[in-house]
Amino acid sequence: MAREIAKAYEPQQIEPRWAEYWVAEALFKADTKARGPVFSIVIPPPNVTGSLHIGHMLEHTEIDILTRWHRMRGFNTLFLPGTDHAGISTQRVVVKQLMDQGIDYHKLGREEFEKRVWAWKAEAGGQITKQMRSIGESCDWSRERFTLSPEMSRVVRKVFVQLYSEGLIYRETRLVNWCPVCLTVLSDLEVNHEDRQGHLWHIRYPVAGSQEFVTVATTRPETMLGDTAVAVHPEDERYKHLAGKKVLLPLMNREIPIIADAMVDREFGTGAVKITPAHDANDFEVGKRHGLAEIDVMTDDGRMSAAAGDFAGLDRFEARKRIVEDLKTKGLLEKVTEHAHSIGICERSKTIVEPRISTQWFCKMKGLAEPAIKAVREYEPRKENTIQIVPDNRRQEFLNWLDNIRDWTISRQLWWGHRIPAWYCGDCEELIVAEEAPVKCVKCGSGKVTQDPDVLDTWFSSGLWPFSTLGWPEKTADFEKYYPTSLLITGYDILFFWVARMAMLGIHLSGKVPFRAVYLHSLVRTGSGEKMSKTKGTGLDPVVLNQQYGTDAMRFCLASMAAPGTDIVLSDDRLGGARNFANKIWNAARFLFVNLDKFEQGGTAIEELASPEVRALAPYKFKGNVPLVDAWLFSRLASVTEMVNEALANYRFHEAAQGVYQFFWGDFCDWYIEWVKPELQNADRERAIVAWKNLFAGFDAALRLLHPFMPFLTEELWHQLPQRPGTKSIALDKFPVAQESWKNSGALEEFEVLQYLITSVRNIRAEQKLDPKKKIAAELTSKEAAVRELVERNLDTILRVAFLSDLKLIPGKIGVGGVIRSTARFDLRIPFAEIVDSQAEIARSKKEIDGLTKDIASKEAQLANETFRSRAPEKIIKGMEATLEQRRVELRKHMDRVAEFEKSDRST
RNA sequence: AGGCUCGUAGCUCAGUUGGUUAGAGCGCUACCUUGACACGGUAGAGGUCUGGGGUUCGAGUCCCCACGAGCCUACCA
Repeated sequence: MAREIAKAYEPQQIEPRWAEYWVAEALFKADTKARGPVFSIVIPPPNVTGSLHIGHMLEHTEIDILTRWHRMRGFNTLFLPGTDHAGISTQRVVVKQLMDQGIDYHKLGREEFEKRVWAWKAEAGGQITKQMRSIGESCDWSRERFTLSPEMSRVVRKVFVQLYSEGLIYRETRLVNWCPVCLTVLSDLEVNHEDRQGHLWHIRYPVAGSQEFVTVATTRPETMLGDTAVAVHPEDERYKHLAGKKVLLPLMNREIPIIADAMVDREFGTGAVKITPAHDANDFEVGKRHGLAEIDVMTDDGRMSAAAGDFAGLDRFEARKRIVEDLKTKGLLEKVTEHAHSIGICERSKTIVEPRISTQWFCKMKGLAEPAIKAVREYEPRKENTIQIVPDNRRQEFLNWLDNIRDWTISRQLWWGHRIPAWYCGDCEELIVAEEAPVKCVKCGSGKVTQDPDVLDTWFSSGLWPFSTLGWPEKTADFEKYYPTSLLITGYDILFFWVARMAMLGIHLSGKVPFRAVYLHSLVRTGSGEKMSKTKGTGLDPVVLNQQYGTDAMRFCLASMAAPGTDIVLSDDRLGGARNFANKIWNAARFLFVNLDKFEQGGTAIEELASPEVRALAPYKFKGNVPLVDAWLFSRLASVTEMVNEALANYRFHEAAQGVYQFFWGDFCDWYIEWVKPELQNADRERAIVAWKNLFAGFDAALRLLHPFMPFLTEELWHQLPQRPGTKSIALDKFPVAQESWKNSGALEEFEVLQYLITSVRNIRAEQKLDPKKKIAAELTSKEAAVRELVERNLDTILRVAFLSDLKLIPGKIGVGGVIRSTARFDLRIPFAEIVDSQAEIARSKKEIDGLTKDIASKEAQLANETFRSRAPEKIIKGMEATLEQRRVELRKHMDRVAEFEKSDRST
């Protein structure tokens, strides 16, 4: 059969077919009863209404590479996909959509709003999973989960009730982070701190019954309306006489006490601090200590409240301006200075967060954190119930954070999310926390029970993800088989948000760590070093790039740059390089197919190649011996496979990718294919058949090696090669095994000599500007068997360059009158004295002599050093001595040549 | 304020416990359209590893300082 195959790889033509095939055939459905060690991984659920961004692309590529790699090595593999309801961000999206239609979501009411969100989820929710399918992620789609599904809700309610009954969840009134735009409380993690240039306003507070003023310094003058004291340090001589007196709060004309508290920093500002317990965390504490009133002067949307007197109704920033002006006119503004300070920003709305007094639900963290700290701190390979965190510096970050953890605000004033399973009795105010809605109050029997309007922080349900998705708390087959999961791959930006919480909740609830290892991948940044972001317009759209370069190229590119602990800056150049690599593989396959056809036409059956049993015996022998080049290739294959296994086991994706790249392009294409070309034409038919069988076997193995990185291309080509009947996918085929018997250091060394010899000839040709089409004669002295074979076979077409003709092996020393390359293992002479640029040759040799002299001198000095000899390991000394000897031989040859050249130059 | 990371070829980056002439991709130069591939081939140029000091027989690799870039955590008004 003649194979038709496009000249260039066109991923767009090929990818959709396989993406569909993988899903339709359910090839990646996990089977709890299947044999083999377990590899299970759950996806960090992306926002259900989101779409694939470049960060996902990296994350999913890494997950998929490791998943496919494990699967091919015979693991019982589960890759569980799913999505997150993403409370705040999803609600914000829908609220905005409604706003664009002129609809105020408040007016819609809770029930109708929730319907709208579900409708939006139905509409947009398929987007990201569809994209995941199209990029070929090898998930088990039959196990897809959603954090807000009824099943997940049941788990969430159960967990909430349990933690509440254990006293770990409680409700309290305290100062929290409030976003006036999202209209909800935020956890500390959802507040980002930014350094901004602000002002320090020095305001005079008149002391009651005196002409004196106390000047306070503040960055937030608008909060003064809620001041309930002024604090000074108890030992501050400047203010000692004022303690116990009162000041008249300007603009409000309210008398407030001057109190003494050690929290005041005498050095800062004026040494006197206004105390606003309702709007500042420190002041809140001081207020508690001194029994001060808490006056909330703002509303939930960031306006001044009725308690703000004349300023009521003003926006908080407008109020600030007006207050400053008023103070100025009243002569109470002493001065304004520049002041840099850190400001809390809502991670979603980017507005300034208000510290605000509010009653919320919290989760106690100290007790939960301890076992998680233990699990991470005590990590050792294979030690039960410990967690490995990679890279190592993140591990320390993780521990530091958990050591200083504070309680988690888990309630949110949103409508989209898991509603808190708490009910209040309208009559006796009893609080009822239960998995199912109570019909009546458990205390007074009143039927007037209403549910808490708040929902839970999104991260609460995602904190249960690794086990809730596997059927916990039931002891399902999935849970028993796949929990704890083997690995979690996610970004370090959600180390605390998500990883830490899963670790804590997982250990507490399931009794086991939720994952044995966490690999924190890099962030993909823009050229200027920023985190890529769609809102800033700095993001690259992976869907567009996949279309442009091919998904395999994209995957390969990301993998080859994904060095642990370093961020990735993606570029078109780099992507282009990966695309070229895909094309290279494609064209190597074309070469293979052409020859496959030729051999079929020649009457050779190719079916026997389809059997993996035969394949495992590769490389094939010719007259009882593996031909040198085949021995070399399979030796390289064994070490590359080993290297890839080692690299992937340690999350060193870049090493693995670069390793297969070098192997495929550098070894397989540049050397092996070129070498094999004349062999395929070998007059000895048997030799030719062995050559192409090994070519096939080598390519087939390379394809399987490449598959985890480039699934589409390899699947396509694999199907075009003879395969065992009934096998459905390369993804279910075997990953190459680094056969010890393939390793052949002798073949490696011999082949290296040949490579160097050939490179030398090409180099002479290039430097002497010899006509590439013209055959030239050459003489060679060498004791190497491979070199002799090369000469005997006279493979003058190797590497497309007709470089040798009448290559003669001569005994003894090679004369001058030509161009010579010398190494310790061979001398090569191309006797074309008349066209040789002897000056160039002399210059070249002199350069070599310089390098060699320096090197030899430094090695001699080293070796002469007694301390070195006594302290350096034997291996290093021996190696250095051997190299030194070689260098000396090379140096002598170069010096001889220069001398001879100069002599013959003078004589002509 | 504390902690962390980074500074290696023109560009983007690798470089695993310190060990023999520091690597890759892209770019660059010269030559080559040869029946897998110009998204290609061949040959080549190009870094002394930000600067300074130290430890060591030996440092890009460990320590200290400086300069530069970035990240995370943090209640100083």
